Amino acid sequence: MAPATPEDVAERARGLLGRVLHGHGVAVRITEVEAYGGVDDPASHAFTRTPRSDIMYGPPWRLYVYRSYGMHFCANIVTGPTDRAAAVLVRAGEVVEGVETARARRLGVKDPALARGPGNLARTLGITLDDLGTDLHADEGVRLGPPPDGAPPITAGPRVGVSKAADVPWRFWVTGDPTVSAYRRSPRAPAQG
DNA sequence: TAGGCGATGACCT
DNA sequence: GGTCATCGCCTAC
Repeated sequence: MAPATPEDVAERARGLLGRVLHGHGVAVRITEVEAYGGVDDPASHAFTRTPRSDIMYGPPWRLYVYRSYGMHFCANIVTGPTDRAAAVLVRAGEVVEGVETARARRLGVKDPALARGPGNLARTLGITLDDLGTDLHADEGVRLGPPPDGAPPITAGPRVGVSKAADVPWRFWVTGDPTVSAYRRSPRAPAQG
């Protein structure tokens, strides 16, 4: 088996676009993701191996959930290759199932914004730390649908909000999709150079 | 045990 | 488009 490369990681991230993520009565078509390369990506939680990031060193297609800013949950898909501890942050999606439930979870929010932004997406899907480690190929709980027939048009750009490796273009989104979140550079990231 | 910090969201202009 | 609120967790000591 050839050693995994950063290109493998990016390819797996792109492959998630257009797939449907089901969670707790709501399903979204993934429109925006960010790849986190793990062992040699300083922006990744797996860059330093800790009890928290240990799950990314495990088998792929597991859900990695973490809390951000104390109150928001973010949903990641561990993609492997296992020797890289790579994962993909699901940043945005379009609700395709359970719209009523999604609206109830996000009162006062317009449809395209229901799952815009990682925190909002997790909330819309009802994902919490209880879902940490879920096997996405299982029949219950959070699960991932099959790849779409045709690959959607994809645009790449720098990742949002990361303070390290902020210029690596490992954010991928469906070109022109209204549910994609706006780009914002981390206030902690050094000036582009 | 204490401190730093974050892959954010919401609101205001 | 810019600014600020927020707090639990992880890491280091």
